[in-house]
Amino acid sequence: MVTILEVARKAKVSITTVSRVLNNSSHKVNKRTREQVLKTVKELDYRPNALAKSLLKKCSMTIGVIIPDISNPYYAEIVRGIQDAADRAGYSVLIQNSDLKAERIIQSVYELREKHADGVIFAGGVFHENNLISAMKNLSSRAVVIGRFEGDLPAVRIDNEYAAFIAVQHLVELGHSKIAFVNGATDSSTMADRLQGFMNALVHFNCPLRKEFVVMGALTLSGGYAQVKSLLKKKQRPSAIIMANDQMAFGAVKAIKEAKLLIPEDVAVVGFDNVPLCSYFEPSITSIEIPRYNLGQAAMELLIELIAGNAPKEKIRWFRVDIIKRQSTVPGFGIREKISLLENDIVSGREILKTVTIPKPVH
Amino acid sequence: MVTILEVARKAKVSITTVSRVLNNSSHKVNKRTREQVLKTVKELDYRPNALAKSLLKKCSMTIGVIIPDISNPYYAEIVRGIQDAADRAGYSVLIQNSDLKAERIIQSVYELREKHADGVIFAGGVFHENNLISAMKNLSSRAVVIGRFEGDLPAVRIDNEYAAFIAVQHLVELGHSKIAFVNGATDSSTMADRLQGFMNALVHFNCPLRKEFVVMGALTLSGGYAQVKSLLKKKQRPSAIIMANDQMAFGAVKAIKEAKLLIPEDVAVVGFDNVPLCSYFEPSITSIEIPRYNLGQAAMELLIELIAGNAPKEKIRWFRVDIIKRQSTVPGFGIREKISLLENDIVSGREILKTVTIPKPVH
DNA sequence: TATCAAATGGAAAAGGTTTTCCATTGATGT
DNA sequence: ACATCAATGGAAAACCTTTTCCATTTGATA
Repeated sequence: MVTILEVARKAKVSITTVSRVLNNSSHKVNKRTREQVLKTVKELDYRPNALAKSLLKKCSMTIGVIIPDISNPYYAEIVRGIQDAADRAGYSVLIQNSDLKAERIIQSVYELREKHADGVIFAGGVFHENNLISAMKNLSSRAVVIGRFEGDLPAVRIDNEYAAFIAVQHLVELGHSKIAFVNGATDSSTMADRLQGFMNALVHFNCPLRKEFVVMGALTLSGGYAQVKSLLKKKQRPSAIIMANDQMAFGAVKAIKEAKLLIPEDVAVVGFDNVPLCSYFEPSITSIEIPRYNLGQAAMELLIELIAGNAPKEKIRWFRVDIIKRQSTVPGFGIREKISLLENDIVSGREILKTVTIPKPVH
Repeated sequence: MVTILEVARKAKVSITTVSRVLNNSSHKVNKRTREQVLKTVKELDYRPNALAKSLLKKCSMTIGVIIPDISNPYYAEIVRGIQDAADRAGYSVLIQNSDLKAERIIQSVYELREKHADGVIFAGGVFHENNLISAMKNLSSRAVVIGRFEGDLPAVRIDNEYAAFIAVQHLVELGHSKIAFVNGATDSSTMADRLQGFMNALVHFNCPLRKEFVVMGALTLSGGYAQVKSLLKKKQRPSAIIMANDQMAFGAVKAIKEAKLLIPEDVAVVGFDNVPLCSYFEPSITSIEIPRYNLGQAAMELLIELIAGNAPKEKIRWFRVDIIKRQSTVPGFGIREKISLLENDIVSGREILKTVTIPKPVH
């Protein structure tokens, strides 16, 4: 390992001078000397030891990301947004999969603390166990959450209540009133928010709220398949179903086809996430677009501000969600070759709500 | 930041003793003292500073992964395999996206060197530019490649020649002889190998090799769509098409449907990668399964051996590939609910070849 | 020649850990 | 009382960098 001392020796200068050149210190250094140092650095292919530097400067230029699973494309795209923003600012990214297990999250937090990560981004499923809170307490690094978190951490999020609301709105506009909702487990705040938005919308649009039309299932293809299968067996079957994510929506399509029903004429389907597959599926799936890449990017930018010591402008940064309408809800919908990409503008979810007016749910 | 010194003071012992307890040194330490230290560590929630430790021990327990793009599910699953193996051995993983740009790969190598990564895994598109070679030269850490690399780095790979061969074999067994191949750019070794295997198979099975049936396209949905569209316009149209990846295969399906042809009766389609979507698509897509997770896992395990100073048993570790047959090639293929997962056994690709006998290509 | 400014060097501290080498303490056994 | 041994402490080196504070050199200017 070539050190700064070797560079200094070879360039016949002191390590002080080498350091001055490499760190563009305000100290004057003769042009000829500077060039000589730079030449030697190149010859020796010297790179300063980041470990030593970090130890001294108390900042590692590394941040951690804790997500459920990188092989889930949903999170992979968030991560890509984080990484690109991190890259631009010179940060490296350490990724930890939690598989939604609390002890793995805690373990990760400790690991990041040991490695002196300058910051941490939590995404998708944060647990509020005491252990985690205490692990966080001594985490000197700054933290940002993507999604909802019952603490006072700055967050970047979408308005899930609103998202579910516009799903219903779209269906109502198409004439539906018998709308079912296959949700994920409501101990997830995301799912709880969506359920709230769904119910608010039913009330708002004067649709009947049938208990048996609100069910819970695993967020998987087979989870969606199974739930819809049993929904279709009921005496009163829904004319439209909202699925908590696209995987479930694909499963729903399968169940509906097997029941020899037409989509969207007999049963319309709405998914969540708008994964690329939605537009290539048959039928193409109407879905709520979630700006995953932008969420990641914004979270990282927020984190960088935090690390720099700047207070965030707003405690929560809201991202717009939109509904992408396709064959699974719109009869006669043409095959669209291009998905219109959402603009990357950021608005307050609350502002949107103002114009739409969601009434409080009736208990 | 609580240091070992503070722990020592609070526990009323020396830092030597604290260190002895924490690192299970061979030195004897009284049981009572040990417990006292452990208790204080817990109270203070002390964690040793990994930076200082790494600096001293000359190993950072961090490895780097250089891939084209984490948001590509193909690589995301490889990465997950790497991470799980890394986790088990106590390593953290730093992920760098190259977007297949040589300068970004080099940049990443330097970054990993600065951060003193103990090892690096390259996957998917390694460039052989002089810059990279020189950047690698002073990379003291060990390196492993997933795929082919024109250097002497240990590698974990699948036999792409064989993979293309069995694709043709499957089609020949179904009675096809007019087989086309829509490949990716052949400056990628993977694609070059597949082309070789395709041609070998044609010769082996006495199929005519038509120049116009071998084309190149972008590895995307639209790339596959465009190439197949023009293939179908030829006077002699193929009865089966092998696409270089599944994305392209989905595009192919679209083009074939638009030409009002039946799949697989008029045109059969084979993809590569066997992404989950293959089994949910309509028609479900016959595809070459590539054990992505296992490749990543094996690469990491190999890297760990290398870091430990052990020479790899074999220079290249071959993984088995298999063809998953579905509706896009097999007429009347039922809807299979469950995809039979490939067993995770590892055999030499060359051994497989022995039993199949691929003749040398005729030039 | 004396003076001044610019450029550079030397030495040291600080960051937190592990490990080594000896020294010391206290208790136990003879 | 003396020897022995286990347990522990103290001090220091090593890892490599950046930064600070002076001191020194060099070359130029008055």
